[in-house]
Order: sequence, then C-alpha cells, then structure tokens
Amino acid sequence: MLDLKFIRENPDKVRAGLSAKNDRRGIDEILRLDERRRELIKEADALKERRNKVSMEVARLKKEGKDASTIIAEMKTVSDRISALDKERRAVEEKIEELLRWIPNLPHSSVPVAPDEAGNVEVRGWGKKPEFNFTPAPHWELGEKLGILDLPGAAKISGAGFITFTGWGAKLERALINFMLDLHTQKHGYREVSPPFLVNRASMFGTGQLPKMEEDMYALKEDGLFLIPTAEVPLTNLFREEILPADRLPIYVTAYTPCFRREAGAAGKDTRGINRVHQFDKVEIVKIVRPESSYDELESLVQNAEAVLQALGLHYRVRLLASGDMSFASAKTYDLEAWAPGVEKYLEVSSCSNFEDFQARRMDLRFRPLPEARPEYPHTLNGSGLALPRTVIAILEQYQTEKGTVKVPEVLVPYLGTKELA
RNA sequence: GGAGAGGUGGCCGAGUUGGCUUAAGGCGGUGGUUUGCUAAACCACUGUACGGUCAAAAGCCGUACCCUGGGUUCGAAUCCCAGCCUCUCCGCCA
Repeated sequence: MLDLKFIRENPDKVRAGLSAKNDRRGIDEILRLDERRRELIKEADALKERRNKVSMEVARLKKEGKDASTIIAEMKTVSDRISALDKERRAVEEKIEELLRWIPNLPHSSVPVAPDEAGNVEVRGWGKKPEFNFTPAPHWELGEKLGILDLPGAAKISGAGFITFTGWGAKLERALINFMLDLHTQKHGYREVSPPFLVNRASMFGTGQLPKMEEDMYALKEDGLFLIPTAEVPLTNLFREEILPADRLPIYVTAYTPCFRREAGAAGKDTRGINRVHQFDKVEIVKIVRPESSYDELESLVQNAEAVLQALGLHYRVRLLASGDMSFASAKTYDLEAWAPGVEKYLEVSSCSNFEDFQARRMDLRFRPLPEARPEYPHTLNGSGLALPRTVIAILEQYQTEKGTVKVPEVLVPYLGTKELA
C-alpha cells in the first residue's frame, strides 16, 4: 500500500512509477476523494469539540438540579449533523481504501523501466553450461526411467499439474529441504519457522496477494481461509500489526512449506513435466529490516539464495526484472534461473524482492528506530531459497549421465545416502 | 460442535446502577532535584492514528481509540446487536 500523504504530496512521481508498472487505474479519483475526506474531518471535528464541551455543561446542570432540556435539544441537531458527516466520511474512506488496495508498489530508481520481460537485464552468471556428448534427456523421461517420479499417479489422485515423487525422488525432495534449511539457519543466520499452510484473508492482503491475485489462490470459502502460495505469507504476517522494539531488527526467518497455486490462465504454458504445478515445495527466506539498509539486505539475500545453487553446483544466471515484469508488491526483484539442458531453458528457481514499506504498511507492521522514537515502517524482503521442483529439474538434467543415471551433488550425498540415482 | 468465563494503556489492575474518569492506582520507562559515585527518596513526563497550524520539522490546537464492527443516547469503557480471540469443562479427533 502506498502512503496516502505521499500520493498527495508527490502525485507526479507516483504517476510515473505506476505507469512503469503498467498500472491503468491512476490516482486522480483518490486525490479527489482525499480532498473531500479532509473537508469532512475538519467540519466534524469542530462540531465534536463543541459537543464535548456542551456535554460537560449538561452534566454540570444536571448535577445542580437545573434544567438542561434547551441545550440538549440544540445538541440533538448538532449530533445529527455529526453522524451525517461521519457517515459520508466512512463511505469516502472506504472508497479510498478500495482504490488504494489496487495500486501497486512503485519501482526503485535502479530498476529498468520496460513494459515486460523483454526489458529484464542479465546481471551475472555462475558456472558453465554442462556439456554432453549425447542429447540430454528432459527430466520427465529421467524421472520415469529412474522410478522417482510418478506423474500418472499424481494425475489419478489429484489431476493435471500435480507431482508424486517416489522412492529416491521422494527422498531427494526431503534431502533438499533439509539441506537448504540447514544452510540458511547455520550459515546465513535465519531462524527456522514452521508455520500454518492455511492463512486468513488479512494475511493474504498483508503481503499483497489479495485483492489482485485472488483468482490464482486456492480458497476454503466455508472457513475464510486460503492455501498459501508461498511461505512469504505466513512468515511476514507473523509480525503483522506489531510495533517491534528498536533492538529487534533485522529479523531473518526461513521456512519450508508447500505452496499452492491455481495457475489460472496458465493452461498449456510450460506444463510438460514438473515445471509448472499446482502444489510444490519451497524453502523461503524473509527479512524485515531498517529502511536505510534494505537494498544492501536485498543483495545479501540474493547471495543467500545463490549459495544454494552454488553448493549444488548448478549453472544459473541472475536477472534484474524490468518494472513491468515485477510483481504487484515489489520495488525491485532479482530472479535466479537455473539451467535445464533437457528442456534447453533457464528456469526461475528463485525470485528475490525488496518490497520496501509496501507490505509493512498494508499489514500495519512498524518498528521503533530508537527505543523512545516514534514507530516507522520497516522494509520487508523475501526470496525463494529455493523452489524445489525446478531445482530437481536442474539437478536431474545437469547431472544426468549417458547411461540415464543421475549423479548426486556432493553436498546432498550425506542427506540422501547415495551418490547416484540409478 | 455444546456449556460457561473473560478481553481496559508497554505490563499489572480499578471502573460496567451511562455524565466532575480529558481511563483511578501501581509497576516499568524517560528527564530532573538531591548526591563524591551508586542506590533510595522526591518532582515532572509517558501511547497510536488522523485533521488543522507551519516552507518543513518541533511545538501547539483539535478529534478518535478501553478486542473488532454496527446501534441506542444530548452524552457510551459502561447499555443493545453481530463477529473475532483467549481460558475452563464436555463431546469429537491425529
């Protein structure tokens, strides 16, 4: 959520940022309603001041046994006017709120301005594309041959877009989760959390999934709950409506959760194999930090995610997203893309974003810069560290051998208990 | 799911026959006086949001906030309705 006062005082800056984010709604109506809102507050507050004073007068007269009916009758009309003003103000504020909910965050000045992914910029690469003296197989073929992936089984129990790992595949999943959590908690300073996978509407609003992405979310209507699309939602909302003491920041938390996405409108897009699915596992890293350090924190958060890929020995590249390709709530996003030679594509395994105070404002999360200082909004960041299925794809396809077996990355061997999937 | 109890400031805790309560009192915290230093004692201050004033900040003025949202009333922490949460007991259950 953008600050109403900021919009009022910097309308042109806001317009420029929104247009870079492909927003078509604009802020004109918000500015008009805000004007009206302030008029209403001014008039109502003046009348309330009068009413409060007269109320004390009524109490005094009654106590002295005198008659107060004249001023009571007079105050009746004042009160009626106040409730009319308050009613209109509530309506105006509700309308402003509703419009504000749909306004995306503004891009940071270092973000390339472009309408879509064609404007993304490659920042760096790591490792080299592995070379094969045979044609590398796609992961679904490897997975089926090795008996670690049962897509027909998944389709039978749930439908298209679901995964069932079996045998070593299932264990690989668990090994990756443990490896990633251990890395982030032991080497990068994150505190491990095991949160609920179902969250309420306020949480989904807080991190910015709602209202814009509602149709992409699985919902349990009867209970007013949503299946989380990412651990970002419970992890960040853990601090919703808090005023954190000065010494509490920075907060680094991580969690493994499954993630549920309807992928509405994505039918037929990259659907072969396990690249785009309705449920997948992910280890997420989240930071809540002081505003002045958030862009340094973003760089180190990206490095924390990259460390996973590097430890796994996977070739990848880092891309800075263009303004029009970023998510609703983000001010700056880096994507990490792992190479998948079997499908000959770079796959997004991590998306690392700084949301600045956009989420904090939506969820009323604040901190005190100094022990006695007034509260401010901290900056929130998160990144995947990493998304599992695509990491599995990269491992299977990058580590495959001519025999159709898959070597296990060194670092996973102790977790998995085998050096090769055969 | 059923029955009951309860939700008041950073914390504890009064106030619920509506009006000198602009939320008592205490604890904690901050500043000060005293002091060689510390402690004690004493004094003062104490939250959040919005609006106004100001170039801006501070300050000042005002309004709102006693779980949330409505309502009754000239006036609501206090009365009414709905919801959320916590605790206790029962039922169900991995």
